[in-house]
Amino acid sequence: MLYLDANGLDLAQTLQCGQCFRWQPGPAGSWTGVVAGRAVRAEHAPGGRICLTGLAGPAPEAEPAFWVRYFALDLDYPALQARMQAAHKGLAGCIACAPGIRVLRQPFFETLITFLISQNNNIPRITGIVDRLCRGLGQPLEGEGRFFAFPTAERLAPLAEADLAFLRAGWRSGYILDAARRAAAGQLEEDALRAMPLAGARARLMEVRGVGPKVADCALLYGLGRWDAYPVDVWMRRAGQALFTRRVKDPAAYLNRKTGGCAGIAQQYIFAWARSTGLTEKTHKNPACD
DNA sequence: CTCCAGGGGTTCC
DNA sequence: GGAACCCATGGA
Repeated sequence: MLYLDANGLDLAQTLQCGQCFRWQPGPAGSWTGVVAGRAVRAEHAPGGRICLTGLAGPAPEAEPAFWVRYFALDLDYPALQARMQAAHKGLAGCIACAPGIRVLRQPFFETLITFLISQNNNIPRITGIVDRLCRGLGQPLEGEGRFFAFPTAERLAPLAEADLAFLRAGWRSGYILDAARRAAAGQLEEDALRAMPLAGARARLMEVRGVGPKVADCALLYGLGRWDAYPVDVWMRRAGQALFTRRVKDPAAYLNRKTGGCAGIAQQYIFAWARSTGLTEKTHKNPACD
């Protein structure tokens, strides 16, 4: 087992907020997930810590740096939140809804495919499609037979759309294959995309069929850790447009559909706020317009 | 039955 | 450049 300082991270808030799709809730507030060929159980432990138990693949205690990086425990979120709270009253209210959300640093290819699947879709079905994808085409992990790695680009690239019919992903199957073929051909090298200027990396991603501004931003932020894609002032501007424009009735939807881009961690807090008001109710009011 | 869900492509003007 | 409409699924 590996113990890490949670540094304010809340597992449920972070793993449920719609940035990742390979964690499942278990008994007593525990979560089971697969990340980059490693299956672990995660739970909160006394002393403000997080406990990771290895289930398959490399043991977490053998590579604490990997998990610190994945959960972004190296970043000073309290300071970041203080900045956002000071800058925007409305955003402060959103942060208060889920202060334990952290932006995970997820594996790149998996993130790109996952957010291709997410388009015009809902979280339960996204999770189901990703699960079928991994079970059907991912490599079983050493340890127990219950866990599967996310399929590699090389595994997916030679397939035809008919081979992905079992996903029931609709038109997104073609997008998945195009992304896999480009990745397998070396056009989406992770290190290169990380080193490239932001605009270039974004343009490269958007060459993939089905990757528009939203999916590209999600891949940059969640999959490449390109925090420069979202300097805090940019988050502020986008969040401010959503939260402080009186005609905007639904800031979360506005960020997705109107601006064509997300607002980094700020968006996750805004979504958390929208969720807390009741997702099915379209009657919730813009917090800035009270 | 209709609506729509954390988009994007295509086709118009 | 923006608006309308299409795309497959499955749940509400």
